Amino acid sequence: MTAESLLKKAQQVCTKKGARFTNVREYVFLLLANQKGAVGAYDLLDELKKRDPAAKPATIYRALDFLSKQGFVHKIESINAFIMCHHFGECNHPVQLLICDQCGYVEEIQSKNFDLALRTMADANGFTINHQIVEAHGSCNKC
Amino acid sequence: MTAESLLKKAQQVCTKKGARFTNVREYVFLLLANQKGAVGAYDLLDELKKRDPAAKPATIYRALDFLSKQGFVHKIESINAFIMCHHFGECNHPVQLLICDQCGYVEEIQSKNFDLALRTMADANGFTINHQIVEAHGSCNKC
DNA sequence: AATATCTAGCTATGCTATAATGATAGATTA
DNA sequence: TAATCTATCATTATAGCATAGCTAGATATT
Repeated sequence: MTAESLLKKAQQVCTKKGARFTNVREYVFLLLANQKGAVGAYDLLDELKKRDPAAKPATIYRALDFLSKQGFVHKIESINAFIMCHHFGECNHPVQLLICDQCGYVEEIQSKNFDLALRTMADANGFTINHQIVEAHGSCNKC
Repeated sequence: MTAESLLKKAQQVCTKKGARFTNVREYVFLLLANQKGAVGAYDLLDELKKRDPAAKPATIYRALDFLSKQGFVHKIESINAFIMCHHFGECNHPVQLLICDQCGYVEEIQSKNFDLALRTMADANGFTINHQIVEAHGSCNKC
């Protein structure tokens, strides 16, 4: 999926929901879409500054907030980085991430069963889950 | 399990492994053992400073590194906090955490099945897992 | 005792993220 | 059109989290 086609899809989603896909948001979206792996907020900021030298941390974080809320982007808690979701709109299950610590490649999985297993386990312990983080670190095929 | 008995157990583990359970490490261990929920590194630092006013961030982080390596403590990636493990030594499976966002209570689960499910899924994607983070946020029984 | 290794002290710095306030632009309504 | 409302964005400052690099001292090993 190219960055351009992802962008189009995102634009459609926003139009449908009445969400405002502003310049900054689009630009940060494209920065993320053109990255292979995960990126830190301040790396994104550096990129953004090339176009808009006045950009500040808040600029990026606001954009990332928006993109996360739309489901376009996932935050990876264990490495404080962000990554484009290539399946937004198709499926809303919580996500499991496989992170290669050698090359930085991140594989995104959406397993309904896995989600269910976690919920069941939580339920057995009297917990109700709002949000879940599943991040597995290791080595990918190539590494 | 009281803080004292946890400490004794930890001392035994260290003796067995030939790991040096120094003053600072013991003290930070006790600080964590006396906490109900998770604590931030800088909160621990404030506590440590009461005994040792010269303590610095590195002091805490080095102690936490040690305690983590021994399996005495878990880091909660999604909230940048640390929590005592009450089962160290008994069982070495990766851990799943249920975190109540209302009261801060954290339930630690060690499900072999869950671990296996994740590994199987990773394997199917050509990944080998070294370390896994499973953190579910929500509400506990009481909240 | 000599050596190697681990631990700790110390300073500095870097990275991540949010708070608070005010300005601006676009949509809505009278 | 004008008034108003709301979301977005700019700007500054600060909070919070974590590590690097160097030195000195303590402990274990030979």
